[in-house]
Formats: sequence, structure tokens, C-alpha cells
Amino acid sequence: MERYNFKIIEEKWQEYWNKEKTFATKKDKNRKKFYCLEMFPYPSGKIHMGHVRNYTIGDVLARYKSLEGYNVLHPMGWDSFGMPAENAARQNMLSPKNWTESNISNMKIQLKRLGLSIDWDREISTCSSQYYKHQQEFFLELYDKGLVYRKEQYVNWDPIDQTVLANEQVIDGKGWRSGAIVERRKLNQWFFNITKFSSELLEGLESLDQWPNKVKVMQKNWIGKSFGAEIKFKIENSKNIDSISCFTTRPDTLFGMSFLAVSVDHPLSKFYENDEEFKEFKKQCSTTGTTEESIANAEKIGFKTDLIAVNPLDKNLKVPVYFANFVLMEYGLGAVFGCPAHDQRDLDFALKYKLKVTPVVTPELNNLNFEIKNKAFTGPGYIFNSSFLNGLKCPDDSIIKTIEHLEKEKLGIKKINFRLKDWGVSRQRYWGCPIPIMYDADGKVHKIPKEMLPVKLPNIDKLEPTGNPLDKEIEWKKITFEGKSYLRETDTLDTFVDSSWYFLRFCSPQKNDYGFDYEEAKYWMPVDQYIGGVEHAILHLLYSRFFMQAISYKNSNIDLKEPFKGLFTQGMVCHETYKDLENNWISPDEITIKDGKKVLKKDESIEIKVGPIESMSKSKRNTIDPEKIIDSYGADSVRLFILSDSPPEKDVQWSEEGIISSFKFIQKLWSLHLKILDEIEKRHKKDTGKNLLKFTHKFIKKITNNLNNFSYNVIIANLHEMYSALSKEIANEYTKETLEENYKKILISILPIIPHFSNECLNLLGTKESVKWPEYDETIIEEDFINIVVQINGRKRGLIKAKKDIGENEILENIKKENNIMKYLNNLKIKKKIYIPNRLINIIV
RNA sequence: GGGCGAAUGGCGGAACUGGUAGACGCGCACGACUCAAAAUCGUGUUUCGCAAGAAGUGAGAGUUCGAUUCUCUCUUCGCCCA
Repeated sequence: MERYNFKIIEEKWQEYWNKEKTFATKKDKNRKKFYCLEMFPYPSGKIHMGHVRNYTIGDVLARYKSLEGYNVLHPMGWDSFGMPAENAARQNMLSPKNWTESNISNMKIQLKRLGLSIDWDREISTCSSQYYKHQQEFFLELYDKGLVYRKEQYVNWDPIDQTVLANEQVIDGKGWRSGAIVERRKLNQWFFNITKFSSELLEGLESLDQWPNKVKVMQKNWIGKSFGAEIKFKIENSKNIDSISCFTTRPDTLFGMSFLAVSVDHPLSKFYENDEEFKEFKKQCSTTGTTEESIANAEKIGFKTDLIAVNPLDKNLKVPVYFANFVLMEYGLGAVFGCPAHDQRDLDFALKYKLKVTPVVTPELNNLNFEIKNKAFTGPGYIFNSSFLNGLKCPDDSIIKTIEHLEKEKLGIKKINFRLKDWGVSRQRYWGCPIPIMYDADGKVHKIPKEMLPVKLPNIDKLEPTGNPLDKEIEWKKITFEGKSYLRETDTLDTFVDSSWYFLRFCSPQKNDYGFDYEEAKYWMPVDQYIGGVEHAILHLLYSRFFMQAISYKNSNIDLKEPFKGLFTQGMVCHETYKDLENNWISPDEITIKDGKKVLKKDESIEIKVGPIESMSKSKRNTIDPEKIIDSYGADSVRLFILSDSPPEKDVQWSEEGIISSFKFIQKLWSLHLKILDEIEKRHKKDTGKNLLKFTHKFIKKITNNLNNFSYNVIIANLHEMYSALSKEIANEYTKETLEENYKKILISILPIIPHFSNECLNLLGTKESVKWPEYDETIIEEDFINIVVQINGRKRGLIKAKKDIGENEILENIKKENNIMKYLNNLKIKKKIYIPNRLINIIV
């Protein structure tokens, strides 16, 4: 029998789609739209299995929605600015531009071989000036709206990469890429005022009912809204300081206060500028990173001032004021009061500097002897040792009461605080979008006029190993405008900016005078289904949501706050890991399995240790190259397998057996197809029953439901069931029309999964017209006879085949005929009967 | 330490709003075809038991006629934040 030649058939269909522009999209007001978007890739050179999974999931959905009659927008682009291009350029002496462009053309070929239904006419690349020109416009637009500003700030400085790192790029106090210990440095930086929208970004989450809950929780925690008070502490001193204000979420523990701590950057520090000891202390503080994590883990150190702070609730309680390394100017007001009994960090500090520890919260109401040793008590309880607050339930009642009191006495005010900080977007990098700003001789900031955009990157073929490359481009930096000379900004934008609006660009990628067309965006936006890895749950998604807010802000042309209506986060692709006896990682294609058990190196020279199953990564050498797999098994097999083994939101394990099994299954479907063609030729007789029709409708129903629930792994199971059912069914008598009609519907419903195969089969059946998603009819699916479960005392004892909607008494009559069931009843008294129509009957004896 | 989630055969996993646990696949075993092997096809495969039957969805309780599903406690693992 003729085998299914995926090479010829897949290539044929891909060429057809290309030539016919099958997936080209146009705005069509008369049709419902569906915007299906997968996170666009970084062009590293080759696609990996993670891409295959991501884009297959998206493609199944896009093809399904399209068959359902939606006008589908399913575009693709390249997140093509970023550090790997610079690193590669330094290593291989290539220009980042050439390196990136050749990677893109390579990966595009690979993606096309997966048979994705992508509108390639809308392809965009963030590193092209066509794209970043509009990004520069947005920067200026946001600048005009007051959402962009420049300030000097401490940043995480990576001494190896010579660049600023975002907080999330600092892991365990080290640079995420270089591994160097991160330092604190003060630099002039550009910021997006994301905190202006803190409330909107938080509240907006509630409307996102098609987002995974865990992502919403992560964003909520990241934004970190907290409720508390801003309290003014009077200062007694010889200097000209009146008071210091603190933000706290626990004003109710004020009576337990034993010190006040301020940041070394607090305005107060100017009084100590000439103090050598203080200078030394400040220097020491700069070795701590700026992340919450690194601050939490660092040793708490303080510098005692000669100042005394007065407790606002009791003028007789006076405490020392310290500069401390764990207080940052960026959080709250750069000053906190320390209550050691109920905060571990404060306790560590108090124990170190031998400060008083006064407990003011006790777990039990009457336990007034409650003491604190080495562990702060942070749980709920009751206030004591606290004058008028005594006996209040803590934290709820006590906080409210304290704030009421503070406000009445004008000692403080109620305040909401957010953990979210403004987004620092300056990067001392070459391969990014230039910031459209220039400085005059006095260092004053000027916008680069819109008509002079884009500010194009200069071509640099050879990058220096360290430092900021644009800063060294003396000629490029110079700019003249209206007869005056300026110097350009030499920082580039964080690449997260590039991906914060690309979904808008896809709506009108050719538009030249603005980043997107309002009418097109009104039609296509929001993205109906966004699909990508959960690793972008916080930053990319939050930044994109911010960008949407920022563009809509003071803009009557667009009113859209949430860019992504639906979000799906897919799991990772994993593989077994292998090591030789010297613990070197070994790649899967270097091993062989002998006698079904022993794992050896291919030449059988040495034994290989099999390690845990981990997500594919180059460092562990457990990656599988999609291109090779497509070469050997074809795109449909790859699509089938990548969907089959696990639900798409969970991790999936790649296995050789799995892909082979998918490949074989397509061969089996093909031989079934040939048999059916043969049968159709032969048919001329009557129908013998409705089985096939019923099966087809049931199958369509299952596939439709599973598509809507993203239960793609179950769809593959349905496909296998379909194969065996259909194999049996074709032996029965049907007319040519019945067989052909039902089979076609089945082929269409598997088209989103294995499009080349399905299109080929449909084509051989003479289907020329554009196909539509088949509908199922509940009345056809309904069975006349059903199995009713018979339970005795809640245990299944038998099945009764009965007419649909049979009554309870009739069933009992039927049961009496069944000896297998009756033996469990043998003359016992029936206490109770529970009958669920068409489902089961439970008899209690 | 806090938050969120998960736990089902040898493995990946299925089970709609509580109603036949283990669909489907992998693996394994046996059989057919073959001189033989591969491929292919067929049969079986939760555990214990020859069988009738019994037990069984991480552990323990609870609600219910009935719990993988709901509630509580615990254990382990994963992710996020610290």
C-alpha cells in the first residue's frame, strides 16, 4: 500500500498557502473578528521546541476560529533587539544587524515548515527603523503627557556587562546573565511613570476573566497595594530638623517602637555629609543590591545619629534615630519606625544594637506576660502595653483605631502605598531603540523633533567589549537643529518597551505616520487570545497593560485599557538529562539504549547516567532540534505529538517513542483514508443504520468542546478513538453519500491539528470549496437505549440497558430479571431508592 | 516565612455541574504473519486472588444514598513573592 509521503504533501500545501496568501487578513466590518496572538520570538537563530509548542497551540486555535467563520488575525514578528545580538557580534565579529537579519530569515523558514496559518504580510521586526520610529514617537507622546521623566537614581549595576539591570534581572544579588555581584550606582535614567496607573492596573485585573488566576495573583502581588498611615515623628536635636515622616502598615504597634531608621539617601543625610564615619557607612550600604530580596538577606547594619525621635502617641517615649541599610529612599518615604517585637528585621537590628524590645501584641487576650526572644511575633492577636489601644483585636480593629486617633490629633494620615515602582527604561546598550532626546550645551533636555525621526542606530560592525557603545560614537552623537548643536542621548530603551505595543502594530503594520491606525485597532483590538510562557506573567504583561493605559490616556481616538482579553500560559517542553561518569552533560543524540535498559554512548564505549527530566536548555544539553524532527517525521507528526501527551498549560516531556507513535498514527490514518476512498467507490447500496452519523456528530461535539477548553491532549485521544471507530464502521453498509459526507466532516474537524494531512485528504475527495466547521446536532447524538448503573448501597453491581427516560418502577422490574444483581438484594429489605433519570439507580438495603 | 497550585496504574494522562475511576497514548506480555528479525496486525495489561470477590485516586477525618470532584487537618512536590 502507498505510504503517506509527508515530505511531498507538506511542501505542496505550504507552497499553496504561500502562493494563494490563504492567511492574509483584511478588516471586514461585516465579520466577527478574532485576534489570535502568540508571544513573538527572539531571533536567536533556530526555533526550539518551546516555540513549536507555543505556535502549534496558537495555530490550532487560529485555524479552528477561522473555520468557524471568524475573520482571524494571526500575525508573527520578531522581538529582535537585545543583548544576545551584541554578545554574538562580539564573539563572531559580525554586526548585530546582520546577525539578527540572517537569524530571522532562517527562523522564518523553520516556522513556515510547521505549517502555521500566519499572515506573513504583517510581519514586523522591532529592530527595523520602520518599527522603532513609532516607538520613538510614543516616547515623545508619553513625554508630552508627563508620563516620562528623567531622574538620578540608584541602579543595579552589573560590573561585567557594564550595564544597568532591572530588579528582576538580579537573582541572589547577582546579574542574571553575567553572574557578577551587583553594585549600587547612581545614574541619570529615563523612567516611565507606570505608578501613575497603579490603581488602574490593579483594578483592571478584575475584568480579565479569561486570564489564569495565578497570573492575576502574581500581578496583584507585584503591584502590592498596602494600606497604612503616614506618621510624623517630632525630632529633638541640636540640628535644624523638626520632624521625620514614615509610612507604615502597622501604626498599631507604635507603642512597641524602639528606634527610627532612615535611608542613607534621606534628606537628613545632608547634615552628616562631612562625617567620615557616616561616609564610610554609606559606602558600605552601596554594596547591597536594591532588590527587596537582597536587602532582606543582607546583614542589617545601622549608623547611630545624635537625633532623638518622639513617639507621637506618648511624648515620654523617646527613641534613637539610625541610618540603616535596609531602608531605601524609593520605598515609602525613606524612613521607617522599628518595632522589634513584631517584625523580624527590626528584631535582628534591635538585638544587634541592644535596643529595647517591647511586645505590644499578644496571641491570647489575657496573656500579659507575653515575651519575645529571638523570633518576632507577627500573627494576629490582641494589643497590650499600649495605653488606649489595649485589648483591641489586632490587626484589623487596632489599625483602624490607631489611624483614627492619629488623624484626629493631626499626628498622621491614612495612606495607600504601592510596591510597584516606576519603570526604568534606560539601557547602556547598542542594540536597542535609541531614545529620541538631545541635550544642549547646558545639559538641558530637548525632544528630537518628530520630523527628524527615526533616530537611526549607527552601523557598528565591531563592538568594544565593555561600556556604552553609542557613547563612543562621537560623530553620531552630534546633532544640529535650527542652527544650534546638541548631543544625542546615548542610552537605548529596555527591550520590554519594544514588546509593549507590538500587538497594536500588527493591526496596521504598514502605517507610516503613526504606530497604528485607530480604525484598524478599534476593529482588531483587544487580542482575543494571547498565548505564551508563564515566565512573562508579570513584566511583559504588566508593561503592555501600562502601555495601553498610557496611549489611551488623554487620547480621544482610542478607549481601550486592557490589550489582552484572553491569556493562556503554556507549559515548558522537557526532556531527560544525561551525564557521563565525569558528570559532563551528554546530548540525547549522543546516546543509545542497549537491551532495552542500559544507556550507553553511541559508540558503546561508556555508560551514561540518566538524570531527572528537566526543561530543555542548552546548558543541560537536553534539547531536541525541531528542524531535524520535522525532517524525519513531518510537521503534522510534530504538531500531533507536541499536543498529545500533556494538557497545554502543563509541562510536557519530549520522547522519541512519542514522536514515532504520532508518525505511525498518521500513517494509519492514511491507510484508513485509502480504504475509505476505496469503499466510497464501491458504495451503491442502502443505509443499514444511523451509527456513522451518530458517531460523526458525537465526535464533532467532543472536538468542539475540547477545542474551546484548550483540552488539546484529549483531542488527540479523540482522534485515536475516531480511527478505531471508523475502521470498524466502514465495514457496514452505507451509501456513498453517507460515507463521504460524514468522513469529510471528520476530516474538517481534525484540520486544525494536522492541516497538511487533512487538506490533502479533503482535496482527494474533491473538496474544492472553502470548508466550514461542521456543526453537530444534539438530537442525532441522543441514544434511544442507554446503560443505567445499578448500585446497591452505593456500590456498582450491574448495568441495565433500557429505553431512554425509563421510569423508576420499570427499572426495578428489569432488575428483577437480573440474577447477577438480585443476588446482592437477596430478600433484604429495601430502605431507600435514589433514581437519577438516565444515569443510575442506587438501592439502599 | 507568605501566596497560588498540584498529587490518579510501570509512565504521560482522562473523568462535563458529586453519579460506571483508569478514556487515549507510551511501555510491557502473549499471539499471528516471517526461515528469522524489523515493520504490521490481534489480544491482554490498577493491585491482591485460581475463582467468586475484595481493596483502590498522597495520608487522616468530615458532609452525602454516593466523593478523584465539596469541607477541615497533615505530608510531599512545583511555581511566584520574600
